[in-house]
Amino acid sequence: MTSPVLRRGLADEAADRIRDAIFEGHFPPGATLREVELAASLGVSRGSVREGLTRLEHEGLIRTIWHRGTRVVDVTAADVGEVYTLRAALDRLAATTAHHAATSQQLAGLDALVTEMAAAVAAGVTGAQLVALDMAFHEAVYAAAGNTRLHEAWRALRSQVHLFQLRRVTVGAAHYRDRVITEHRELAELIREGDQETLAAVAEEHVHAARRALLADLPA
Amino acid sequence: MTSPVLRRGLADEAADRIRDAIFEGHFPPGATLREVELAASLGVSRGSVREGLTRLEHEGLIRTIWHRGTRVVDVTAADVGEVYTLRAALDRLAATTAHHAATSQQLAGLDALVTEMAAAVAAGVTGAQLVALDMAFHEAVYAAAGNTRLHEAWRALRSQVHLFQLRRVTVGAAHYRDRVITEHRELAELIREGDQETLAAVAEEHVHAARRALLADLPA
DNA sequence: TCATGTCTGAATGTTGACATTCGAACATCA
DNA sequence: TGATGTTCGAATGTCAACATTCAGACATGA
Repeated sequence: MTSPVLRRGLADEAADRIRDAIFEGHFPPGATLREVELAASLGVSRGSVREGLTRLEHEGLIRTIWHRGTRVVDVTAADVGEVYTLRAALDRLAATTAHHAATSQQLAGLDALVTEMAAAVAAGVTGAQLVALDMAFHEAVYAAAGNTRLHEAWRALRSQVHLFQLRRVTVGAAHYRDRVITEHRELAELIREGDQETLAAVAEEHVHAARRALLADLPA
Repeated sequence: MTSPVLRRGLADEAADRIRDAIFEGHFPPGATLREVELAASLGVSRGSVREGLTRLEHEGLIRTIWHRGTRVVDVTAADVGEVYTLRAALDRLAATTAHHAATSQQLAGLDALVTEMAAAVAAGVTGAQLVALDMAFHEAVYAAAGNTRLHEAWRALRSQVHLFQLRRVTVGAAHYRDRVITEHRELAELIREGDQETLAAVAEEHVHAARRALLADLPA
């Protein structure tokens, strides 16, 4: 079983680079992204940058207005409410679907990620790295569910959630570190051998708790 | 209150024209869409067509592979399962959110659509027109919910659902006409003044019923 | 006969130049 | 002084030409 090669175009490459730059804070919320500037900096043509920006717009990371440029989205309380409300519904479906569909290999992968998370917290990694593990866990749940459309809907939210969690970890870091492990371990166990109802409720509640924690910190 | 003008680019225009052509059966499932051909037929450049095709791909109507062209998606039983499973979760959230957030004007709009549907069935309109009204109703529910991200997630499914419903109405037309009115009237009433639990259950069941009806007809 | 290698036509991927549109600053007039 | 019209720079929207990649046809060899 060799790797599928997976040739990608310059547009995807550009999208990845720009997304990383946003996560690293190089383009703070509200910053404008100029196509020519990005094209020069990335060494590709404006067409490719343009196509890459379209991806990011579908991920909800940036916002484009006709003939007025593109900007990094700003995080308002209303945005957090919208994103996490939808995410609760998606996570609920993903968890229950994964409960039925996940292979033992995928279940083991979830456990491995929880273990890795615990080790990371013990080693005192940065908040950004911890958030990356958090995101990787949920990505694995969606992959285990095996519903392409559901996974796609998650991708459209994923980057925004990532951005929000990054902000959360910079403010209420200690609280996040406390809960992140137990919450994910509980989820992994319920997906493996919980009953449908509790799993659905816990998956939803997990998200709502994250929303409340973030909203409590946001106005500051 | 004048119309918002809403300047759009050629890409959006192209996407709309191609989408309509697919719905009208001009490009049946599995057909290949050649960029040069479309550009010539629409009178725009390949770049705009290309950008328009990207929209349709995010709507799940077409599928693009690197250097291998784009094709209209084919409807398999697995696809129907995926789409309607996700849609059930989204509709559930949309209905309950709309229950809280809808203005009286929006509620009246829902009723008006149900009335229009009843008149349409009585007048014996074509199946395609009835499906269009069906879609318009659900679009109105999502609009009433007022969650941008939720609405966006629905848009990513909307065209696929439309395509599926079109196939459903061409096969089991009579059954569809019977149920479409009562089902939507029930939903509209529950959104206006039902309790949360029943509304959530009915909104989900409404979708699951559609899925079963479609799957029963599909293998034929 | 089958497997492998090469070639070719046709499609998409990429690019830089040109056209269009917008907002801000300035000028004009009641 | 305030509102309206005009100019202008800068950014995005659009286009047609060039480069790259693929699937299938054909030839070659064991």
